[in-house]
Amino acid sequence: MNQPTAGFELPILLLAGFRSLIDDLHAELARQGHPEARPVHGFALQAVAAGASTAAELGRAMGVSKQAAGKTIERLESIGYLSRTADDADARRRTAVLTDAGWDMLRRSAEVFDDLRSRWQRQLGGTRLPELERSLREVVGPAALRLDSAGWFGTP
Amino acid sequence: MNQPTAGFELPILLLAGFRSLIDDLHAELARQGHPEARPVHGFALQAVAAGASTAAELGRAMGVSKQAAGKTIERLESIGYLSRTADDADARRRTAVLTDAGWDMLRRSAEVFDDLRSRWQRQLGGTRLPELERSLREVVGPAALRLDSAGWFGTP
DNA sequence: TCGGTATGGTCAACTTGGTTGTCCACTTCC
DNA sequence: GGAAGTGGACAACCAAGTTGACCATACCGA
Repeated sequence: MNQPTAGFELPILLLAGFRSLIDDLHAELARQGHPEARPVHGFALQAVAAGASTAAELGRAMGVSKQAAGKTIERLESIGYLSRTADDADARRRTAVLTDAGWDMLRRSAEVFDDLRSRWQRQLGGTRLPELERSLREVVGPAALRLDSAGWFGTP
Repeated sequence: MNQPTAGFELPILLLAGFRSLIDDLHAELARQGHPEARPVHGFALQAVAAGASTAAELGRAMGVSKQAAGKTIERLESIGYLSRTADDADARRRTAVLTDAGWDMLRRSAEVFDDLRSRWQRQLGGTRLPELERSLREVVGPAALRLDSAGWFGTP
């Protein structure tokens, strides 16, 4: 019981926590009319909403190639979360904007995440959750809020 | 500053923490002679070492289909981390065992994770890291130590 | 003991998300 | 006005996942 915690537990706990949130989110989103939503879509949509409205910009924001970002945008367009229009000022650009369904998905995601956080808060009690968040913020640094961690599990 | 922490920060922080550990691990593994290692390989290898020595067993352990597990085993075999032999008692089975390189990779991974945990410990000070671990253990439940969270980012 | 069922492994076809490399159209800047 | 940079797209490929089908073997019960 008092043996030192093994280092390999830490990544497993972090992943398990992340995954539990994401799984619960998508189960709830499916229930609320977004069965097509995938984790990577939420991240990308968030980035587009935050201003990364072209494939090249989205690629930079998510740390992937512009081609990969272009594919993701295509996919989000085909699901109906994004639509693209020509740019008057720059004929090369095709500007992506969120559709109503896109905004709805993002708004519901935020609500569900708030609910899930409340559940953790209730479960842990006191100030343990804010302390957990503060510790994580401290070790991951200010780069944490970047969204460039979406789909990188297999490749370099 | 005192506004309530938004729920969507929590998954981002957890993912950022996980990713920072995994990125650092693989940078160090590459330096120590394992440039081919991928995150998913470590998980699979760990599962094989823990007794999931056939494709079907590995599939169950990692929560993927036996076909996917079979492909992973093939991949690990081609890199040189696993080798497969016939099973005397059951002619259907092809039992996978870790090669020396496989054990080396696993051992080094454990060491690097220990180092990384020490770095976090130093950075946070006091009992904040054990508290973080305890909180996570509490919210994710006993299922946490299962390895079935490897490569599920895009698909249902 | 034998026949039905369960299990392990593999093949094939497909999907998703990623990669490079190439190319063209358009902007920007000197 | 031309060189350099940027946005987008196409092609070919890779890794890991999925289902479905199939075969060989093992297990078990009437």
